[in-house]
Amino acid sequence: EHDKKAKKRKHEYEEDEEDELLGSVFFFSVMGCVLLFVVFRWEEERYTDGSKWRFLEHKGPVFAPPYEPLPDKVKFYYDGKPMKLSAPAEEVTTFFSKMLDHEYTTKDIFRKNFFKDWRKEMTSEEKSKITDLNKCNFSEMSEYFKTQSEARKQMSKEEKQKIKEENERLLQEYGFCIMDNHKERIGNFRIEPPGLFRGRGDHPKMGMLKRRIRPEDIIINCSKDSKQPKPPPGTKWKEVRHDNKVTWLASWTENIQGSIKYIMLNPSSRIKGEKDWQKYETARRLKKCVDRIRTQYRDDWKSKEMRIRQRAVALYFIDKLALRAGNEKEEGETADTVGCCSLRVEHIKLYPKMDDQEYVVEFDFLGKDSIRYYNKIPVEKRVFKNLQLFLENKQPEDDLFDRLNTSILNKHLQELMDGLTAKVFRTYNASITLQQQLKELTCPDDSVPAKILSYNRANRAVAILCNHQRAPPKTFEKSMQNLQTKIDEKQNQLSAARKQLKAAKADRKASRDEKSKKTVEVKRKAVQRIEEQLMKLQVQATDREENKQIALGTSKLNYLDPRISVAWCKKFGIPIEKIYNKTQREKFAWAIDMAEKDYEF
DNA sequence: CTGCCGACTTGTCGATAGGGAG
DNA sequence: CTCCCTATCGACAAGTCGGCAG
Repeated sequence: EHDKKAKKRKHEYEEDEEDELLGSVFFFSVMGCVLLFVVFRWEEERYTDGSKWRFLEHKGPVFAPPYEPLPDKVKFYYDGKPMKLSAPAEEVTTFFSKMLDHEYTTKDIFRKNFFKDWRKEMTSEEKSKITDLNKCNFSEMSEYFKTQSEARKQMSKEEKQKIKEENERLLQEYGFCIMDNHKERIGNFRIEPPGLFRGRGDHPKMGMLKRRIRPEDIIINCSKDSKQPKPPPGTKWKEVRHDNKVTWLASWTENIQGSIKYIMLNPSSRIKGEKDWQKYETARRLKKCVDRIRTQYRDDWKSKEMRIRQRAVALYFIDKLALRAGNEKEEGETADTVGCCSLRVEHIKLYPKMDDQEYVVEFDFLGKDSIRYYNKIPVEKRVFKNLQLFLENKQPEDDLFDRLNTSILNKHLQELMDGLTAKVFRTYNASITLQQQLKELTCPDDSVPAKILSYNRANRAVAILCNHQRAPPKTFEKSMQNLQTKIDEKQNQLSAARKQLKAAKADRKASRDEKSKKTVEVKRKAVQRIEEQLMKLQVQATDREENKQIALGTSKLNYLDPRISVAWCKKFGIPIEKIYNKTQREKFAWAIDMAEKDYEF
């Protein structure tokens, strides 16, 4: 009954945006029996007026511990002479000295930004004395921190246990909130401590001081009828508001980019889970009309209007290559990275012929997080001709799509399908690829580890599509070697076990007694077990090798409809724990509950 | 239309907990 | 039980996208 109910509700969710309201527990009386229905959270009411909750209560954020001045024996030297710094100036030097081992502290921009911000924290006296970063010697401080972290590692079990308990206490007190009728885990209830901003890639602001956040910087969001969080003694919140049109519990403005940071709920929460579900439903709606959209953009390649041609070619890239939309960015504020709409002439090369292929486009640019996207793909002639046209009379630093931006593109997409935006294509193509690859790669007769290898390969296909690369782990070669050693050992074990089996068989032939018969059985089992272990190790080695430069996590967490994986597990009898770890199972609880083995994305 | 803001998702990476081998 | 190693998790950065004012 419950399944039926769940399916019905699923149906309603997918087909009908106007949903009736339900409570969390139902009582039905059938033939004198009282039946109780527990309704899962993701099947509960959703608000239709844009509000996200009715009741919200929490304890506010946890602040970074205050600065502890260095012991007097640890000295900072300027121009070879020891110098005692004021606490604010000293704190900033500790950030720098902790980073001394990193290459980026040698970079000009980093040093320049750091020095500029450091000087702002100095007293006027310090300011007039300290004028050259190169004359600063932080090595004693650096040594001190290294010793400290060594000491932390050497702490006794009891001390470590104490710290753990304290963390647990903090988690219990501040890590949860009540939203509507549920206790929910908060994602990041700790305020980021001050430090030096690093940024990714070639960031113009690297080295700047990320300042300490105080209660006076924090806006609290909770419901009027809740017990409001108390600021630390002697302080005040910047503001307490009661805005139930948003999901965050607290926010503050960060000083590097001037952007707002939020405290929000954990992915396991109702509010995040529902949104996630919705995202995949939008992608599934795209599945239904993607053919039509593809026909249309191919048609648009022939348009009389330049802007339409550009739009159509960009959309083709977004669809075929799973590129990101590519918003414009303020120059000099962030690293120079691009997405589809912000591609520049210098980022592509056209080859009318390359090897045995025609109309090849070579992409080479830095995308999100300054991860390089490099790809050579043959495109259709019409796309190629259009690209040549777009490139005419342009400089390398000019925009490839000068008549297009993400806002124009998304407005167009919105007209093609309700809720359609550029990023939906990434979700759609990722999920459909997983489903199709799983179909292709899974052999029903394979062992469980072999099936999991197939799953990872399907996952890998998606990660490659989305360009989720990673730097090979520093210990990669070594751990590969270790694994190989293990495999070799297993192989030796196996041949030894086989020899023993053979001997046992011979013995049985000779003596024909019960005992020798038993020995044969035991030895046979041993061989079998070792064979299995060997196979497992070999599969593991293959998997790891293929995964060297590819990160599976991001696509698994953000792009793959979890119901595909759940259905696959059910279909092939794979325990879900083999695919999703604990955190992931919590995040995807909605999918685990609702997907059957015949689920189709 | 443009720039900016606000909210929310997506992304990488390093620290570390805890599981398994010896 | 200890040590080693890796999977996991949190930190925090960097995207997307919609809305609004001028």
